[in-house]
Amino acid sequence: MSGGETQQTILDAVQAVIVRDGVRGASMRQVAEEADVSLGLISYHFDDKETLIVAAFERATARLREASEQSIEHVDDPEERVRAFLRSSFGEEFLDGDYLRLRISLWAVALTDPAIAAVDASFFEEYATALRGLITTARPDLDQGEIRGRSIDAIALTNGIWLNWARYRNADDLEIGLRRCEDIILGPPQQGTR
Amino acid sequence: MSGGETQQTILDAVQAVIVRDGVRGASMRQVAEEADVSLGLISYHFDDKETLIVAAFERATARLREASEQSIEHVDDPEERVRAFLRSSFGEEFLDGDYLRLRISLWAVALTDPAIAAVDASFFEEYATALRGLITTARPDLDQGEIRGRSIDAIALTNGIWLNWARYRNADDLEIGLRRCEDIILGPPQQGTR
DNA sequence: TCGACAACTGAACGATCGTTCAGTTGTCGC
DNA sequence: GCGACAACTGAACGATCGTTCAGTTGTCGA
Repeated sequence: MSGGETQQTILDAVQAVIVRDGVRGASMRQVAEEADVSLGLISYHFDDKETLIVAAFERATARLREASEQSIEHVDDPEERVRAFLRSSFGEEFLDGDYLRLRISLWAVALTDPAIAAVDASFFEEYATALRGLITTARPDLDQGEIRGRSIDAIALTNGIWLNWARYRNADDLEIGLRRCEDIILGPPQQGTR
Repeated sequence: MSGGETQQTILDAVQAVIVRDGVRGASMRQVAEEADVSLGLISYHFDDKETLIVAAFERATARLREASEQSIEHVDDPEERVRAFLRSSFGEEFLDGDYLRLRISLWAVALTDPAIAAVDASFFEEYATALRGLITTARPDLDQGEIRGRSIDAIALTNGIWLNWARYRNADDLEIGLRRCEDIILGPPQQGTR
């Protein structure tokens, strides 16, 4: 097998083990067994465990980034672009494949591991910037402060919906939440109930 | 020292270590050093590591539960009760004290540990039930389906705001998010932008 | 055919893990 | 003063961890 293929096989195994047993249970031996390779081969392809875990989270994040980019490629209507962008994170690939367990693990590890925090933060910044751009086009009447607030709230709600899905997998709650997300972004100014 | 006091000292140490190094770094020896007790004493008071971690998360969750209950004790106005309840999770105790790092670790561990998932789930159910009750009183015109949707969305947004706070600690974003939460719960029906 | 080299193996290493347990300390009632 | 008992200590255990490395396999170009 070529080196590149083997690396992907190993990263697949890392993801599978993290999803099943968490980062705590992701030992080099577990990964080797899951990937059906020898223990030494992992160290041959990756400098150490830290590098391996970071690479796995980076690849998982890249998949999400690509899905977001592709989702708006052939959509012209500005509001539809916002909706497509939001919903791209909730495609079958990311809901069925235990992908969110991986992301929640990432959030937790990022708290103590600077390298993984960087992976998380760079994606967050990129996602937020893209969302602000889409909102600006869809709702040119809003000022930048309002747009920033809406994008932050939408991302927060998105993460919360992810969390609830990982817990309970309730499709109705998911759809209601996504509608709410669209309303936050595209709806009228806040009511100011206070 | 009495047994009860020592147990609390040990649980304090567990929390401190998890906040600093994550659940991965929370070894019995680390906890013992942090609590300034011997290694054996931890096993004397707690059956095993699993029991210890669960007890720490249970106590942390209990603190949040108590704060939520107390927040509405002396508030009469129905809408103000909703606001107080929502904001009780964002008191100084929970924002300053690295408390949220603990909760995010809990979310991750709950994915693979049934006992901790039970701690998380029971609090979630309790919180959601209380919130639905408060919404019902504040907005008796809404039907149960709408109330359920609003409470789920509010909890999701709350968790997302927590996550963002743990990452960036931006007070403006926090306040904007909380206002949005209040709007979701107390505002007019959704616009239905689609 | 054969050297060169990337890909791969698995035993072995020291470190650290959770748990156990014989032994020590301190504090009571009697 | 003295047994009883809860509280506490730390050395020791086997298991598992990440990492290393001498050795094997397979595949090419010369």
